[in-house]
Amino acid sequence: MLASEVKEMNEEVPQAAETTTEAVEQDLPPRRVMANKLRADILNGELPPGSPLPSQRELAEKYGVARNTAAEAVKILESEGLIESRNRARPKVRERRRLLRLGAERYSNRLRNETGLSPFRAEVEKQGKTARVNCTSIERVPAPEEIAERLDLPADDDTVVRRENWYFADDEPVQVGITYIPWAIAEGTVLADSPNMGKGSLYGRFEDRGHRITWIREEIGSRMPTPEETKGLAIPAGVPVIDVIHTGIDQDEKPFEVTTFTMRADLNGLDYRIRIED
Amino acid sequence: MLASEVKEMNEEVPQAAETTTEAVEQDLPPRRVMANKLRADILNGELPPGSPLPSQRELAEKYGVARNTAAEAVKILESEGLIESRNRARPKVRERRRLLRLGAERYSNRLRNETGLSPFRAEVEKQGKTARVNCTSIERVPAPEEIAERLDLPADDDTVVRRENWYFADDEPVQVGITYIPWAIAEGTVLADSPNMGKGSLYGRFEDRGHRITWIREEIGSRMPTPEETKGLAIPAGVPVIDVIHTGIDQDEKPFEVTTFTMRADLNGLDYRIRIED
DNA sequence: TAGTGGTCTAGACCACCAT
DNA sequence: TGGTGGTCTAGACCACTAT
Repeated sequence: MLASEVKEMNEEVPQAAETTTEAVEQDLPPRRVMANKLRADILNGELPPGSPLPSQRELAEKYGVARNTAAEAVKILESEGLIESRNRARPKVRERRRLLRLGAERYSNRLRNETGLSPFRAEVEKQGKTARVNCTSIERVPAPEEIAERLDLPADDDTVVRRENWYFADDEPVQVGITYIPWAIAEGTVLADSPNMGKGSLYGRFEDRGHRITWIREEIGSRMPTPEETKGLAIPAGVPVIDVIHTGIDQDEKPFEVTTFTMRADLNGLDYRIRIED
Repeated sequence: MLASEVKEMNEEVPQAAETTTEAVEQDLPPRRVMANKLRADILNGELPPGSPLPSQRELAEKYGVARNTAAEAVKILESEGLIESRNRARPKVRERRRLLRLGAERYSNRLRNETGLSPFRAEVEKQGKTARVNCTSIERVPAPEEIAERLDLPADDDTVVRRENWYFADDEPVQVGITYIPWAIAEGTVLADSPNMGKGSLYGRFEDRGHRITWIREEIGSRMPTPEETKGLAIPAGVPVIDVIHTGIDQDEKPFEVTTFTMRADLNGLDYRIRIED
């Protein structure tokens, strides 16, 4: 049997999504046809979340292709984030996970002082999960360029404290945050050397130094994870990360802290309520 | 030559990224080793953006593997978003694209009235690009559940106007927005049937009906695109989409409009400046 | 221990891109 | 038109999962 070569996805552009399920299998190569069929089965509930896919050998026979080809079909669905293959076990339809919805209120001064909880902890516990934060390193380093810019550091003194934090929900790693603090602010405080921030957490200490969080800027992007992130956050195939560059700005419009977050997109989301200024 | 089987990425969990470039090629399967080497070459500038990769046949020979295996190595990089293969041409190292940074100011009432520009148009032109928005459909439909919730619609009247808009920058499709407007608000206005919104754009018309945008809620997530989105937005492999559910809320705390955006993550980002309430 | 997914090989045909 | 990427086949070995 010969390989029937095809045009693939080279059509024009716009127009809405079609979810017709059938009639999609025109001239597509076998693995696409197979992927389409499986995808349809998943979306219409034939293969509910958690259920295992047919084995590659079964699929291969059913469609009259080599097992190799069946494996490729499965890989397509994996790259779309629809299924999950742990190690060498039978791939399963991915369960819909509940998201952590991180909002700006988590920086609220009042909330912080009332609950004493860190922003992350407050959010996770609201979801009935157990939060854990691991501070894995505290270093004094020159600020990376994109950090120095946002902190508005003088060119002749770009020393910052770099604090790396790993965030867990129910012992599953969900995000990493790297906080950069100008040396001038951190010097001589727990910010510079202790993982333990004390009452009111990080922002409590900034307040001690005269910086009350008044504005935040959050720059958000998304991309596929690097191999290191894949490993570190145990990110399944087909799941992107959300990048946030967070800048804390005080009552005098001065930035005093930048934190970059990298979060698994299947476990995290953002939720802002913003007042529109006239 | 035999396939040397390996543990792959099954190590433990946390710890920071290592970017050592070398010594990564312990016991990894060939395609991983090849992918690692190519990735390193890309990241260290040996293979600058825009430059073509070696051919699969060259790679296969160089590493003493079947061409098939070389192809798989290349696919790994593609799925990481590092390279781009247009059709059957030689894959190239992906160029860093400049992002559109969409912020909340784009809803500013003052800005809108001064420039007369729609939020998207204002942002794109700020970047020196040409904006185009295509309204591809206007329909009267029952609201999907997640929309009805956010619009706080009564159960017995969930009719909304659904407006689908495609957004282009320099003739490249960059996002799709689907706006839902309660029928009670849209009825008898251009909102219900005309692609042309007139002066002050969409939000101008809402103001005519007594709804002044005062708050917005933006719920943000990210995921891999569906095949339809891949086609419609011409999304390259290895590029996720950013999902935004935007809710417009008026001076009386009433939601009057929900728009879902789906944007290419390599061309779009979000940038919020938010006042922290006490 | 049987069966599964992960991976590799060697050879092949095709449509397309660049020359 | 030659070389490239895209795709498929048929057979193979392995480590691991599930039973």
